[in-house]
Amino acid sequence: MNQKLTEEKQRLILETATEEFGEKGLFRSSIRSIAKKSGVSVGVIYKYYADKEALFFACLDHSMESLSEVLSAAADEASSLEDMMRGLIHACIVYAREHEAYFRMYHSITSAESGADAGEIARRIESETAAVYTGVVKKAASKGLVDKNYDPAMIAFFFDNLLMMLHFSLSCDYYKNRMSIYLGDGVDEGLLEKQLLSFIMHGIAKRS
Amino acid sequence: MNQKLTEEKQRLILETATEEFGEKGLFRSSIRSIAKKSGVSVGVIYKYYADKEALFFACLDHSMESLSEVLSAAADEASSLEDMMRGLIHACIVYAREHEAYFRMYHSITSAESGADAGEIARRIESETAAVYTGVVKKAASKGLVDKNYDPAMIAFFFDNLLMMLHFSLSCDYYKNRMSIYLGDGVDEGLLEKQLLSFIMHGIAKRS
Amino acid sequence: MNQKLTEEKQRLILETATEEFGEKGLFRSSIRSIAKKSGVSVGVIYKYYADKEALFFACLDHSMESLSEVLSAAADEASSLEDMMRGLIHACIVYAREHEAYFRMYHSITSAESGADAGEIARRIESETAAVYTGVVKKAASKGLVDKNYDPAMIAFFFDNLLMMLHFSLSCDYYKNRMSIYLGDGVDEGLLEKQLLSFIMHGIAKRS
Amino acid sequence: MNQKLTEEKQRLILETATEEFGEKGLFRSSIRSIAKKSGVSVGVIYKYYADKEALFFACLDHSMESLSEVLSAAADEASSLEDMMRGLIHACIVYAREHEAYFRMYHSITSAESGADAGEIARRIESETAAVYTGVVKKAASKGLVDKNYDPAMIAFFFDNLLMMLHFSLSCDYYKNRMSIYLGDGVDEGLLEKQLLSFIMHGIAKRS
DNA sequence: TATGAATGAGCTTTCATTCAT
DNA sequence: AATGAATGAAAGCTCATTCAT
Repeated sequence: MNQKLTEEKQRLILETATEEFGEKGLFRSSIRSIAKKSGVSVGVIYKYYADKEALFFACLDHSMESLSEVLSAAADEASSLEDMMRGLIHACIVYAREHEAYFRMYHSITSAESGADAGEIARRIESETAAVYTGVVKKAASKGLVDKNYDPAMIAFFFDNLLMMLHFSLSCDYYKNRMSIYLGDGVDEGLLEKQLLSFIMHGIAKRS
Repeated sequence: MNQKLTEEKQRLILETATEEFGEKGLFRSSIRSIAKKSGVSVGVIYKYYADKEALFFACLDHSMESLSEVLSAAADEASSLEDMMRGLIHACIVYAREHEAYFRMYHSITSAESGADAGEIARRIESETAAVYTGVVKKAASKGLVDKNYDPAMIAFFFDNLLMMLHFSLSCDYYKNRMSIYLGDGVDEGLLEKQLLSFIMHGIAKRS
Repeated sequence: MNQKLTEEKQRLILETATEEFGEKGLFRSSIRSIAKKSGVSVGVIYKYYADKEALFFACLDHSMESLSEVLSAAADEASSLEDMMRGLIHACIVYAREHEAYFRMYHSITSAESGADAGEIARRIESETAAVYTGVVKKAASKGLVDKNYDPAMIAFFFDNLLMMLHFSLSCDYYKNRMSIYLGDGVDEGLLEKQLLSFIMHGIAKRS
Repeated sequence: MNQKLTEEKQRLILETATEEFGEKGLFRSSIRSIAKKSGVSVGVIYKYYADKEALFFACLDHSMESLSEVLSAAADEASSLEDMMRGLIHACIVYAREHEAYFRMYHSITSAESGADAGEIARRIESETAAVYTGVVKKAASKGLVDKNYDPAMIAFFFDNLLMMLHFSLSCDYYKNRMSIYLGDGVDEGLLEKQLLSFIMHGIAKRS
């Protein structure tokens, strides 16, 4: 029971911190404020996390894990390249409504502010995804669904780039505003989804 | 020691600051350190810039202006949508070699850390580009070069998204590493350029 | 080292700060120095006081409260104008031995250096005293003890002026030295008290 | 001609600085601001005055000299104690209208903010006045005009105290406000003068 | 074990003073 | 001789981290 409370509290801390980090970034966020918002003492945070950065990375891991699950589910269900892409784009749009902060953490870590080893982090976060995407593209290529002039890895890279920008455009203030400049306020997400998928599929497709 | 600050020196401060901001972000950067690296006193920075943030935004403006010129030149020379895109992609690749820091500033401002008004900044930076890209796509669409199911603004948005990711992938540590995961070290930039252009053009093109 | 701050310590901070402010004024005093002299960290001062000025005004309030009590006691015990004046003069002389610093704070606030709203401060500090003194003079006047050509408020004002200068002459370096110039070192305080009272009472008294 | 200009400029610097010091005190005043207001460069101030404090004391000397002249004139013209006092009170009231700043400098130096040797300053400023006042009171005492129970030096001291408070009440913000609390806004200076003189003369006078 | 007050390094910023021009 | 830009020490203040309770 006591243990249970602790686990819940841990999750609460993580969620609160993710929110704050996503909103203000690593430096403008403060441990005190996170503690207060979480209803715990500062000390207890230091019980679980060695320092502010450790908490930041724990939030990142937490976010990425959750994100990964959702994206994996979307990818796993898919029987074709197009299905996978549609699934990922859709999942991204749906997920963004609930968990802006997770996407924001993702953006946060791509910036230099934390001073962490970018290579290490990138490897931890991107390797799996990269392998999956590249694999699926390769498989599709072997079926002749991808123009043979393309390097499958590059196609996977372009696809992931577009997906990444979709993430940011749905969650981070700057990117949200930027999307509005292009598409106006109150973007039609259904249309966005459809046109993005179409753009990608045609970009990839074997030339007739 | 008490030398009057030459124009050279003023530029140096800006470059050094841009470098540091690009590397560490707004908060981990310190005026002291920028002053030391620039070989000037702390005070002189405050002579030219009201505070740390003002210096940050001056660096951003400086970067964006320089970047804008290069991209404008590439866009202006172009006689067709494909030419423009090729020009922009190429300019981006060439420019990244000289001015990583400028692209990094760009990424820096898209993060939440500065606390600045994201809407205001986005408008200042993205509006012009968005209008140009959308305009060119519309023109191409009117010539029947773009599939008529597309919203030209959306196509322009996708294109800019890919370009943005190219910027980051060529300059920011995290994105560099991420690109390596997909494409290996020592990316063949010529190939990247060619395939990216091809991907976009086929993505857009009118369905036969 | 990480001892919780006792009430004792809080008082010590206030006393030390009062001492330093009284000695050096607001600007030459430094939080660092006050912290060191109090044997506390800088941070703890900011825990209790929002900023340097807040500490300054807390010291002022503390001093004025203490001073007020003493003077009120002296005034309350009195059954006549003369008793009150004698009591106040005496209290002032006795109190100055223990609490020079409080009088110095008083003088400090009358100078322009703090930049605070002089009107507001004066009202906070002087209103009550002014009312009491004026009241007592009026009452004495109604008994025919004050020459009827006088405005009671003015008499109260003159009296308070003399009392104020007595405060300063007993506590502030400049005024101490000035008093020595007039009266030599080692002023006979008994005589001073007697002659000041006599001077005032005869100044006020009804002309025969 | 050039010399003349310099003298004028010197006076201008002194006046401007006196104004600023009187208004803000030593520390909140800035050499840069004084230079700008005087229309001279910072360097030229350091040509004439070793440092900020030297300028401050030059202003003080300038003020005190001017004040001294006025008061001496008032005292010299007088043929009796009462005449002298009336003259001094009147001069003070008249002078305050033109030269608030001089009186403010006077108050400024009595505070601890400069860190200068209070004894040295007090001696320089007060000795002469003290001697004159004490002398005049003694002379009056020898004519039997002063009650013989008084120490003439003490009477001179009380008188100077009242005069000093009059200075401050006519020029320094805090004291101005304080006087308003006692006497209301728009003090009748003629009445003030008359009642103060009466208060003093009766305070001193031989008991019948 | 959890607390949160205390710590103090380190930041941004100011401005008296210097000195090359 | 006059200028005013450059200097840099020193201040106020914050907040991640510690640790007595």
